[in-house]
Amino acid sequence: MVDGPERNLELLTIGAFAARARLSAKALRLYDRLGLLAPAHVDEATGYRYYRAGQVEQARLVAMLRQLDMPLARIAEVVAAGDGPRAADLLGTYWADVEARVAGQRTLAEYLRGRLSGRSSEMYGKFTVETVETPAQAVICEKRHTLADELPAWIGAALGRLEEAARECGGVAGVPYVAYYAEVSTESDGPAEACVPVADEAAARVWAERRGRAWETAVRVEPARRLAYTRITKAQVAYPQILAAFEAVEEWMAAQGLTPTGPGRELYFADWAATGPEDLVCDVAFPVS
Amino acid sequence: MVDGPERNLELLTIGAFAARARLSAKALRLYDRLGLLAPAHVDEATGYRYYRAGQVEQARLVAMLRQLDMPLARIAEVVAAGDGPRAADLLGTYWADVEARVAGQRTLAEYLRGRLSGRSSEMYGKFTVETVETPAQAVICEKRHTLADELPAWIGAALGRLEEAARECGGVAGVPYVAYYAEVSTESDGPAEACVPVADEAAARVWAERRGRAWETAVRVEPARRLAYTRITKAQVAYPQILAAFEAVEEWMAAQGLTPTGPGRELYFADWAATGPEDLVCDVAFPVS
DNA sequence: GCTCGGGCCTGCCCCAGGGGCAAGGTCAAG
DNA sequence: CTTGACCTTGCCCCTGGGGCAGGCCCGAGC
Repeated sequence: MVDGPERNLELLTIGAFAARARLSAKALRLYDRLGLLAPAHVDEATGYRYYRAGQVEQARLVAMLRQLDMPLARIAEVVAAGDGPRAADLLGTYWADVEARVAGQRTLAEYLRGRLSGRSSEMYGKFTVETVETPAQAVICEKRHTLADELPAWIGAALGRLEEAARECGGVAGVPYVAYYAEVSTESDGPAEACVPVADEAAARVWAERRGRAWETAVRVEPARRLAYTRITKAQVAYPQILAAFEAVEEWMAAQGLTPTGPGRELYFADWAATGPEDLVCDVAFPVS
Repeated sequence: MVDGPERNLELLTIGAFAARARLSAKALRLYDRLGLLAPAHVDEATGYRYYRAGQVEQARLVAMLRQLDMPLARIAEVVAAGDGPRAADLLGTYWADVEARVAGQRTLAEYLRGRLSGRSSEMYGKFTVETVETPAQAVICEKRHTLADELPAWIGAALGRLEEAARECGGVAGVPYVAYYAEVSTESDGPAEACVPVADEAAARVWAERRGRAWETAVRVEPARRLAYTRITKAQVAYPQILAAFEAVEEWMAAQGLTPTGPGRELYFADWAATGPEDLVCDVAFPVS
């Protein structure tokens, strides 16, 4: 390019630069102050900012990242990483966070829209309810009273502890789940019980004996059951939108003339950490006769 | 419910109400000041706010709508609409706007991530390029110089005018398109030409004669061509992410040993107003020999 | 050299949607 | 009656700028 060297010498005033970069002069002053995009030269006497024409690319990158609502602090990190895979990773991480947040909001919006519009007809089609037979299985359990906003953290911790403990009870022999013996909401605190099926019942009883009552621990043999369930995504596993799934299963049971024979539950059949917001990770289920 | 009447008499202080509604007292004072959620009673002497227990439902609705990042002004509209289909519609409209915005940001994020990481390998897989034969057709056209940020408005207006005019030229006889005779970006302004195929060439020439030079109008018969194209969604039809589609087609042509025989173009084959952000609406194409 | 219009400078107030803190008034239990 | 928890208003803070005021500065024309 003939004008290559010229583009690096040609100095633009803030107004001309702003027009080329499609940014406001005010925004450029802010970015300067934050060290995000410094002018090539600042006249010490007058304070006038002068930008090189070659800086337009970088300014446009900033403008596009702002269009993604990325905070200026994170934009600074991306810009500092330069063009390359590191910058692309930072952007990818940021955008994945946005997608996860929006996925949760999306399910909440759907739930709320159904509730506001009088619900029954709307939410009936959104969930497919089926039944499945589950075999008898020994489970180790941990029970606690908790409110809905503490629940996710407790479920993660409790299932983590139980899966760890399952290793000395013959290993995890089924899908871990959480059962609700009473409503868990922001008002009512359950109790809820986290359970992990294990292969070796006798070892489980030894484990429970040793663990004592530090946590409310139990070992049981769950009988073979039929479960009515619907499968939901990670984004739908959030309060209160998960209530829509519970309600859908209850409605389906009522329509089929079935009665729940035990507490409702959530079965976590997928690896939580390895899944994205739109992946199916959980069955919301009731035991039926 | 036994406590029905009690719930309407029982008055809660702001702290107790905040705890039940899962909102901060500060937020409740703000909502009071904005007329969004007024306490049932305010002690005139002390200024203490007292809420009815039954107001918790409404407060939680507000909290959930805030979780969707809905502005308080729109929340006020939803709340004023009461529970019912009107409120559900307001929520649905709001959320559709959010989804459209996020869809645009998503394609921009993908485009940027590809560009930052050195692009070629990434974007190659994201677009499927094919060829199609198009017949010869008479077109009526309008040409203009415009920058990228004015382009969407002009395309809408120009295709609208031309489709209207096509009614007296035998009707729209093909897919309307916009061709770019030079780069259109925030720097360079084309020109771009909007074209609508019509059935009656003779009537088109009469129309053009009558229209004169108020707009840069043309009538042509486009020869039969082969087009290399890729199909994109409404969310991808936005600057600059649409550049990725153009680049993908150009790259594919180069890989096939094909040379463009005319300007690149966008074919809008769908009803713009009736489509959502993830619907396929446009082919990005180059004529090839 | 002078002037004039437009461009640029800093500094201040504004927006949403609150968080946090201070100074002071209130309420209820002991 | 005291004490501690709770409530009130008011002020400053955050982000990412928009808008305006008052004051310099720059280049072109005369």
